[in-house]
Amino acid sequence: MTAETQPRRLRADAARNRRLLLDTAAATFAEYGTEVSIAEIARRAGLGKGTVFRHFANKDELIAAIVCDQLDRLSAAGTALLDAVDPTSALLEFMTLGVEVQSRDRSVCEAGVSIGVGDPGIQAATDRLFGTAEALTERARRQGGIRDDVTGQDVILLLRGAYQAAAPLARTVPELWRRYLAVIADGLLSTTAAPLPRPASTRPRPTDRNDGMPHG
Amino acid sequence: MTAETQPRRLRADAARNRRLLLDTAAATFAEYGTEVSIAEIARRAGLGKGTVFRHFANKDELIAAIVCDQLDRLSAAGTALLDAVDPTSALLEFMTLGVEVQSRDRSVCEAGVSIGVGDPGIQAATDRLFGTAEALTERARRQGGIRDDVTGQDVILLLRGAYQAAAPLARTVPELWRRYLAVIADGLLSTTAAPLPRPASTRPRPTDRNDGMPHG
DNA sequence: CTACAACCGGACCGAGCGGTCAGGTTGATA
DNA sequence: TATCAACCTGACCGCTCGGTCCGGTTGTAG
Repeated sequence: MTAETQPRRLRADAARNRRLLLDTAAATFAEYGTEVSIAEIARRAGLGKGTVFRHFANKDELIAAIVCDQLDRLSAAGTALLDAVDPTSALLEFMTLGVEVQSRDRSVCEAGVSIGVGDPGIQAATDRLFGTAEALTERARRQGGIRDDVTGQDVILLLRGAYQAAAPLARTVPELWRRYLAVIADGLLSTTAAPLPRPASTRPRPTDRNDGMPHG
Repeated sequence: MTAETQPRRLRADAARNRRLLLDTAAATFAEYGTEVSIAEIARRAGLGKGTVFRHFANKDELIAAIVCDQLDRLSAAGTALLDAVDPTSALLEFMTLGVEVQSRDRSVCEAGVSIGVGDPGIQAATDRLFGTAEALTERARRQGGIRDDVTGQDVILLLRGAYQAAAPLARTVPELWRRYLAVIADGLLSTTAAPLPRPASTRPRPTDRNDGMPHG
């Protein structure tokens, strides 16, 4: 996707190595997280360390390329779900996909930490994902399937929460997240319950003092 | 608590410095997480780096001392709540306290990652906390206030999830976790909902193949 | 007051990190 | 096939980290 943004066409071996690096780094980050050293990734790819920095200015750029790809895939899946017949179960399906992405790829979850402040590319991909989530949530809300004060942002953040709740035991109980996602889903579905605590709004209401958030 | 376990009495200045180090490290880890260097902590305490390693064999031991203290405080608060009149709201109160501990102290949350495999001291403190949570959950379960398949372990893990869901925006919306704790609480309260997905049991049922967990 | 063990400080060590660069290698072009 | 820019490599750099160690300092027991 972002591969062809190169100003000039790459030489055949260079293009091959770039792909190889992207794949190797993705697999390695997915398994061990983004703390793996560049040297280790180069070693696994059977290339020199310098080659990595020829293709990516620095480590963050490499991480961003991979994480953005994952986030955009999830966004795309979410967009496809906008056509589903049942909006509420589409939303649940989306959340399930979201947790699966994380449990398959540690780097995605780690990148989420930088939602507030981080790489601009990841920031943009996150915004896109928020948009998709909001659209899905909107549909479910209109249907009356979920509480009417849930936002797309809530959905994304809670989906991360479900994964991270189960993370400490992920090695021994790999699918524990399904349990916690079910709890959270139930919490979102219960339309009869009392309204959620205030700090909800994606854009700050003018009257409120501290509940607001940056971006819109 | 763990302070008097020393084999011999400390010299006055040594005891003072130990306290100072513990307090400084706790405050620093709380604010910046456990990645802060030992040198930085020593600097803040106005002591030499060597002094830190005189009192704690290595960095992990220092972290463990502080995190265990926090976990035990939470355990104690939970134990006190066992006497509350309403078991269900006592459980919710406990969960609120748990998230507050984390949002006040980043190191506690980070330590949770090592629930599966980590420092034996933290492991023990975690087990104690699980016990307290289980007792509180048991009462609420008996009362019928929450679903009957929720365990103490679920409560602890979900409480971490609530914090981590809100964490990315914690700087700009400090109390967002209340919102997500409310969602999770609703999910736990809904006694009418379908039973939670399987991987629940604290001890593996003999018939199940992979749902089990280590320890009991 | 003396003497000494306990204690303190910070220079020092080795390992590992992200990132650079000179020099050898190779794919495209004509 | 000859040429050369693009490419690859791994030694190297500067930095930070956890942890060690020894010479100087200080609390305290007798």
